[in-house]
Amino acid sequence: MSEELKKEEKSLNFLEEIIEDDLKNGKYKSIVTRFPPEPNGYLHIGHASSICLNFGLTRKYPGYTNLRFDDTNPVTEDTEYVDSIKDDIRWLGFEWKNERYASDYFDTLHGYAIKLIEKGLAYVDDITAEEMATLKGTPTEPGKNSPCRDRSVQENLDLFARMKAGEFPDGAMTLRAKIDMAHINMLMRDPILYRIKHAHHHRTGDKWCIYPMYDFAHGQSDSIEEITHSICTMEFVPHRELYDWLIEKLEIYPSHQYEFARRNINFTVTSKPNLLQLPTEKFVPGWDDPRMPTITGLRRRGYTPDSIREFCDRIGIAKRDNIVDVGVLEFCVREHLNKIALRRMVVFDPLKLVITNYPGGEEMLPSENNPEDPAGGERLIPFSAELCIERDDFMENPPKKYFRLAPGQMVRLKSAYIIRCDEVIKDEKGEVKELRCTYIPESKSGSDTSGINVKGTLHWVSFPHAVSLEIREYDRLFKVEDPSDEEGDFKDYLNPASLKIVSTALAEASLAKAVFNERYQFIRKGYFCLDKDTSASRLVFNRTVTLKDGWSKEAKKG
RNA sequence: UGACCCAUGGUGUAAUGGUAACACUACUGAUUUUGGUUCAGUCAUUUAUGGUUCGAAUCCAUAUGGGUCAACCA
Repeated sequence: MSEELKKEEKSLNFLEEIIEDDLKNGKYKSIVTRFPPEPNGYLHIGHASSICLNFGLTRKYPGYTNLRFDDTNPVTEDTEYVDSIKDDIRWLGFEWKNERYASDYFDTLHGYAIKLIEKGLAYVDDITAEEMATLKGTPTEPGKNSPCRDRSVQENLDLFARMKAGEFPDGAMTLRAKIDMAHINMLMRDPILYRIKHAHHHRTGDKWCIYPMYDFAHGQSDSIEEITHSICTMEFVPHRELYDWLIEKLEIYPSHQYEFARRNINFTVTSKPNLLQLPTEKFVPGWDDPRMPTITGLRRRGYTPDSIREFCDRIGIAKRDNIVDVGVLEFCVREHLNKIALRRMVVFDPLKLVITNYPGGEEMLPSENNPEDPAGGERLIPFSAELCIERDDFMENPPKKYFRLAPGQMVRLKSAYIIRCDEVIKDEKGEVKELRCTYIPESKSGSDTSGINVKGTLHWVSFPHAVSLEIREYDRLFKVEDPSDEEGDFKDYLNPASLKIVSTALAEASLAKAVFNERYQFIRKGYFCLDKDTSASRLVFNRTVTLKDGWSKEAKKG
């Protein structure tokens, strides 16, 4: 126990180390973090990492986390996204202290801009975007000053006021910080602070026609909220210099930025422009398609919040580039679902099986709901002479180590009897149509006195009692590990077999009463959940993940 | 041809100058009325070269490799 505790203490990530230091040496008594999404898309598994990090930190240490929407670009942002983001965070199991918007601070930010102008640290520029790009220089060549750089404070104040008043069209002018056009860091070459956009904002409406840029909104919002640890991804490392510069010149609360490497997962994409194309260009029906790496997609797929949190925890955070194997995510969801899923029997590709010596009628057989959970109870499953089993579970000429059904071979039917295959009936094309079997009456589950030992146990359903199901089997969305790293368009690498619809499935009767949010394990097949496309006349199930399959590996070996 | 960031098994993450470890994967075996689960075990790691030091994954230098930066995006 104490050793376990010690281990836990030891494996702090680099941010926890920084925070523990800050707390220990009295820099802060408590910490404040924030999760700062831009409301222009749905949250994905990469965001989950950031959410778990930011909220997790203030769960572990004294303090709290704000949710702040970085809504400084009205052209791309929308309330639809605000709602989905809040929903996803809550579903993941986190609650924010304050819900804030960068747009809440537009007035303050405007004041900050004026302060900078008055200090001679910002100016209004009216050169074109092209000219500005040219004057900016390149990473290896210094830039050149804009002709507008030396305007008087008074002139700048006047021009900025007229920008705000809407006197100029989009793109006509910008407010720029006056730093150093020869700076080695391109972001310090007089970055744009404000631009003109005559656009309707989802929260401020038409109040503004000038909007702050990210660099003039994010750090300032952090400061206003007195965020102690502003955590972002590595691509913002060069921004930190500007972040600090602005805070210093504005003489406001000194928030600090820390960076970690974004988590990448193989066989999917999470970059915003790429992800956006999938639903908008109809490669998938929507953001919540179960193949999408979005939180809402994973949720519909049947992933649990616990499994996603566990995943984020396991993969940790660091600063180096990484591609996490999607197998880890699958491991986490199997681990959780194994504990909570109700076991049910479903035959996907039915093969008729008749018990020739069954007396007729039916009987109800008990079967445990979850062998991992003794408190989970049992249900009754109807058994009759007319059954079906998985077509895959029978082979006329089985290889070695095949434990399933074959002519003359015996298997156990899960929670029922041991049967022997006596006869194979084929149609005119030679396809196996039906199996004739005899059952061993004294081999009944729970009271087996037959003394017979069989290697294989099959799932089955009673044909007259069966319920028909539609099953959607999902596979990885892309057929290559890193689609955006391949030649050409990433969409060329979509997996054409990412969705397979099984419409022949027959389930045990109890599944007619399946409910949303319940997790099921279809024995020997995988984990499934009811999909929202379910209607009164049609039960639709999503396959969350398959069971680990030792046999297919064995079979491949020959 | 610049600056910045990064470099530990196949993958992800630890080890904070003192025996390179944990998890996933893969592979063996045991158990099993799910070829699942569980349990036991095996394989496999410090980018390179110098330096500092009694001692280096850790500190320093150089090289190499990967990533980022020239949006009125965030």
